[in-house]
Amino acid sequence: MACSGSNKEEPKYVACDVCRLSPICSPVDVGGHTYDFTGKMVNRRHYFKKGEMIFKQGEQARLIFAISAGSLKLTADVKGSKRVIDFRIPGELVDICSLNEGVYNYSAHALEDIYLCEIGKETLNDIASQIPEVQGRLMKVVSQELTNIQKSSMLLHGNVSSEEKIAAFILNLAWRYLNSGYSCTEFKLNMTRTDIADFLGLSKETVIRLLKKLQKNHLIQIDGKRVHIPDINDLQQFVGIELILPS
Amino acid sequence: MACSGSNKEEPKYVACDVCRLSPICSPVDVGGHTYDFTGKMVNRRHYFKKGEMIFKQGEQARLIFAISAGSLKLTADVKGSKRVIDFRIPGELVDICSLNEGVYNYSAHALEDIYLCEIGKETLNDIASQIPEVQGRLMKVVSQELTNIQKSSMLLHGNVSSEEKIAAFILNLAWRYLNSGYSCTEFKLNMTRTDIADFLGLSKETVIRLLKKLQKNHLIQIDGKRVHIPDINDLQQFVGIELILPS
DNA sequence: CGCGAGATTGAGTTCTCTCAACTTCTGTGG
DNA sequence: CCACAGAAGTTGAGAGAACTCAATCTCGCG
Repeated sequence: MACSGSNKEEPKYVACDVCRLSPICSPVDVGGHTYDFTGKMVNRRHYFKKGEMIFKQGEQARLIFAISAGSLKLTADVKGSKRVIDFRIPGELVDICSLNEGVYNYSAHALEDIYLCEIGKETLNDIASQIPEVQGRLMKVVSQELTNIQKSSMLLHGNVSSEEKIAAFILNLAWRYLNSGYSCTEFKLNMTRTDIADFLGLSKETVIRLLKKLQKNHLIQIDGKRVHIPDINDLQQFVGIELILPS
Repeated sequence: MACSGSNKEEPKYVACDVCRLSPICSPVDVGGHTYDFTGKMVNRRHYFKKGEMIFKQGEQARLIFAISAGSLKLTADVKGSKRVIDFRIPGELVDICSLNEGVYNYSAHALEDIYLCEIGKETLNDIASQIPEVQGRLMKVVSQELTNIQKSSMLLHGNVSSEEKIAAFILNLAWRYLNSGYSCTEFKLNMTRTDIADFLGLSKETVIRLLKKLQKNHLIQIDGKRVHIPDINDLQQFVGIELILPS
């Protein structure tokens, strides 16, 4: 319900039950006894300062992350500079795909002060391989993640006009905020316009101008970093893909 | 090694051991006995004619597919017409992400005569939930798929110029052919130029002109549907991301 | 208060799209 | 085996979209 992104004063942690990793952090029934492996696996709410690097492309990937509060961006080295690969918001996972990879394929930087839950890959894999119930839950988590990535890339990929690209980007964020229990019509763009431009393969000037055009066409309202979507169905119709269904 | 795509006469099936699903199709050890569930789950090498629809967006998703021979395209309805979402080549999986979804999120059409292995989702899930070893293998499959999708989208997303987009598209195919045991420097583009254009969000004329430009710059050689990559490292350098490592 | 990063605006250039004509390829029926 | 029709591919010209560069503005922070 709460539509706040995060103020510096009060890091509103996302509730554990909207976190994509919650199945892993819940107690497990084994032969009539209930075990909670969370303590063994998870280092909860580790703090990173705005701008700080969380991990670096090429580093040994020992940890998976879940965002408890704040947001971050993922970047990869391309032709000597950094390209923005994606963003992550509270409740989402970072690098779950590294489960079977040795190194991080990209770097992660905090877009604001953030709190992350860190999960040791090795421990997680160990426990999963011993407790089928955990294995099954992990399966659900990874599988869900696969679905989400596929939906996102369906939305973001293949748009012809830049205006549609940007609209799709906003709509994708809306959908993801909804999935994390926030408002999908009112949220904050924590990244810079340059980050958005870089992510979408546009120039920052184009991003600025087209955000303004979308506003002129009443598809969004923009005030600095805050976005308001007057009618999410109008926006979905403009993009042509409906992820957010009328409830 | 074989670089052939597929001629109509001789449908060269991909070897099972390069299929992404092979862990599922291999016998399992349970309490000292070896079981092979393949027969229960998999309907092998089901034939579809060129142009035929394999499944339709919105349909109940009961099956997962692995391509044994041939290639296909995935499309989704966007604003009244069909947008090309992705392509699949031999050895690859189709819609593994529907494991936890009720309906197909896109349609699939054969780009040429193809043979598919069909796996019943329900049976697979049943067996996986009963046999931890199968669950673990399924986990590996899904996890690998997640990594692949992420790498692909890293490559394809965020390119500024259309020339880079097309180069990235070719490079992505090269990488995938390599993963399926084919040559990565010599393969066939089974889709039409219009399909490529639609997939990349470009016009077909631009695709044609830029393919020609890439050829003029000696990054690729194109002859109708056949592609040859003289130096894969040059192409990777042009795109700026190196998926294919020197062996 | 002043600095620097980020955001915005304008002008001119370049790239990509659209439209239309034309060629080539492919598959089908006679 | 040839003729034909339709689909796919190619090319050129003009219009429109997006980029680059440069100047200016705004805001947060020390």
